[in-house]
Amino acid sequence: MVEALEKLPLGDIEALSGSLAQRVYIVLREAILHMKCPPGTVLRKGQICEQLGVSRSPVAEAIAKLSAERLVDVVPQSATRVSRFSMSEIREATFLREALELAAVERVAQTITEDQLMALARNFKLQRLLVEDGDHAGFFAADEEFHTMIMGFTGYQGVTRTLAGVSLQLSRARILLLPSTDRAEESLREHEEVLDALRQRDPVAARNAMRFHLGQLISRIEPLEQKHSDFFIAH
Amino acid sequence: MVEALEKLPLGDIEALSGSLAQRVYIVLREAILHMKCPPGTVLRKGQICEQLGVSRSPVAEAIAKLSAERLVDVVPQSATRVSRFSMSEIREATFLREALELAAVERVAQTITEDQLMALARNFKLQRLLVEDGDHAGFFAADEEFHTMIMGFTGYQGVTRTLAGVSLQLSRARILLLPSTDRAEESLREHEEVLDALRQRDPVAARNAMRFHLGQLISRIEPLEQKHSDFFIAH
DNA sequence: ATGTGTCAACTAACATGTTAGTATGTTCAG
DNA sequence: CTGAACATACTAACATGTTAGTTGACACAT
Repeated sequence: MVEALEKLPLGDIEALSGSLAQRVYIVLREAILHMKCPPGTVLRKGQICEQLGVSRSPVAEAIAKLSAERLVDVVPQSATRVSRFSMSEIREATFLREALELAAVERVAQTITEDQLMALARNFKLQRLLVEDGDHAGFFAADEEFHTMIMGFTGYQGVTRTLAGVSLQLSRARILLLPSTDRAEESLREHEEVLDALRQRDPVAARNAMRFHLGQLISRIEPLEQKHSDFFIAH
Repeated sequence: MVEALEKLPLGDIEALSGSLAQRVYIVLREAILHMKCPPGTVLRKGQICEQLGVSRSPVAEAIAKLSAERLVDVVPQSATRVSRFSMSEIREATFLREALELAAVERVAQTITEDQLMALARNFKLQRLLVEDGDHAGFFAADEEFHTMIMGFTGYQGVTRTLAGVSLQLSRARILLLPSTDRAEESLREHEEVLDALRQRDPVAARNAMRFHLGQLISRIEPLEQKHSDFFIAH
C-alpha cells in the first residue's frame, strides 16, 4: 500500500496572520474544502510539521478543531484521515442550512434598508456578468457572497458563523458540482426572486423563494454518491 | 486584587471516560455552565493542571475547545477568563434556537410515530408530577429532555448537537432563572399545546405553539442584565 | 489455504522544557 | 502629586522528549 507519501498540497503559512495554530488550521481547512486533499487522505502530524516548518503543538490544535467540525476523522493512537462524505450528514446539513437561511431571510425582509438592498443588487448584477462571461468559479464566489450578505443583514454575526460551521460538508460537496455549469442561469433567476421579495419586504415570499432555491442543491448532490462513490462512506 | 486563589470548584476526572483532554473539557464545561465558575473567573492553566493532576497539553486542548464555543475568553499570552454574558449574543442564540426548533417541530409533526408520541406523552406526565411536587431542578431537566426528544425525532443527530452548541450561552443564562419557580405551570401548558399539535400532526399549529413557548424565555432573561450586571459585558 | 497469536513499527496522546508577549508595580522626571 | 519609561513577574504559545495504544505483517498451527 503505497499511499501518497509525497508532499501534501498545502498553501503557505507565511501569507496568513494570527497564531500559528490558527494559520495551520486555515491552511488545512482550505486544502480539505477545495478537495486538494480528497476524502480518505491520510494526514500525518509529523509530515505536516515538517512541511509547514512548525512543531506538533499548533498542528495538534488545528487537527482538534477540524475533528470537531468533522472534516477529519481521528483514530486514537493510530491515524487521522480526511473524512468521507456521508449522505445522511449532508441531508442533515441541508436541513440545518434551510432552517437558518429561511429564518434569516424572513427576518431580513422585515428589516432591510435601502443601502442593504443596493448592495445586494450590486452583487446580483455582478453575478449576471460572471454568468455571461462563463466564469463559473467567480459566480460560485459571488453566489456564496449573496447568501452571506443576507445572513449578515440579520445583524447577528453568529448566524453567519454558525451557518458556515454547519454547512462545511455542504460546501465541500458543492465543489464537486463546479464542472456542471448548466445551473448558473436558473440559480441567477432564483436569486432574482429572492431579491424581488426582499425589495417588496415580503417575508413569506422571501421565505418561499429561498426555500425553492435551496431545495435545488440537494437533488444535485445526491447523484454524486454514485459518481464519486469512493468519496462517500459505505452505507 | 486578591482574586480567588483558592481551588476551583471542579468535578473529578476519574469518573469520566475518553481521552484526558475530553475529560478535562467536560469537567470545565460543567463548572462553567452550572455557574460554579461565574463569568469573569480567571482560569490558570497551571492551577488546573495541578488540581486535576494532568499536564498542560490536555488542558490546552480543552480550553481551545471552550474558546471555540465562546465559553471562555483567551487573551493571548496573558490570561483566560470565563466569558461574561453578552445580551446581543444571547439574542443571537435565541434567534438560532428558534430557527432550529421551529424547523424541527414542523418536520416532526409530519413524521411522528405512535411510539414517539407515547414517549413524549410519558415525559409530559413526568413534567406534571415534578411541577406538582415543586421539584424545580427535576422539571428543568425534564423540560430540556422534552425539547431534546423532539429534536431527536427529526432523525438527524446533528440537529441536537448543533442546537446544543448554539444554545450553550442560553443554557448558562437559564441557570440564573432557576430560583424563579412561577413559570413552571405556564411552561407546562405551553408544552401541552405543542404536544397536542403533534398529536394532530399539524405542522403549522406545532410551529406556532413552539414559537410562542420559546418566545417566553428571552423576555425573562432580559431583566437579568440589571439583576446580575457583573455577569454581563458592559454595553 | 486459512485462521490465530505474536511482535515490530508507527502514530497520536501526553508530559515537560523554552520562548515571547502582556500586565503590573516601581522609579524617576516634570 | 502625576505621568511616563522601565524592569520584573507571570502567562499562554510553541517546541520537543516520552509513553502507550493500534495496525499490519509474519510465523505458525490447523
